[in-house]
Amino acid sequence: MEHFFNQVYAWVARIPAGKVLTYGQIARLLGRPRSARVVGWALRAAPDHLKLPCHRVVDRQGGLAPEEAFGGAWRQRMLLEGEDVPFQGNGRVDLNAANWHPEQE
DNA sequence: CGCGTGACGTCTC
DNA sequence: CGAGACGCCACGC
Repeated sequence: MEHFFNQVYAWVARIPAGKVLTYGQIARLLGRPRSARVVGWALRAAPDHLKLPCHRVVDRQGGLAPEEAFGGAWRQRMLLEGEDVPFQGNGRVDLNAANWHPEQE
C-alpha cells in the first residue's frame, strides 16, 4: 500500500520536465499492469509537500486530469505548456513526442 | 472478511 | 471515431 504509493511517487518525481508518463505506464513499471486506477488514486492522495509534478501524468490518450484536480485542468495544461510539452491542439498531450520512456534512461 | 469506490485501460457496439 | 460496459487493484468502512 504505502509501498505501492511510494513507488508511484518515486517514478513521478523522476519524470523530467517536458516529458509525461501515463497511469498505465507507471502501473506497469511497478509490476501491476492492471493497477492504473490505483496509480491515479495514489496521485489523488499525494501530499502537496512532496511537490510531485503530477501534471506530468496523463491518461493513455494524453488527456489531462478532471477539473476538480489541480484546481482546474487549464492549470495542468498551463504547467505542461510552460515545460514545452507538445499538445495536439485538442487539449491532449502529444504522447508521441512527450511520452517518457524510463527504460531508455 | 465482504462491499463499494476511483487522476485508468481495453474491448465492443 | 465517440460512448458505454467490464475488468483490475488497493483502500476505507
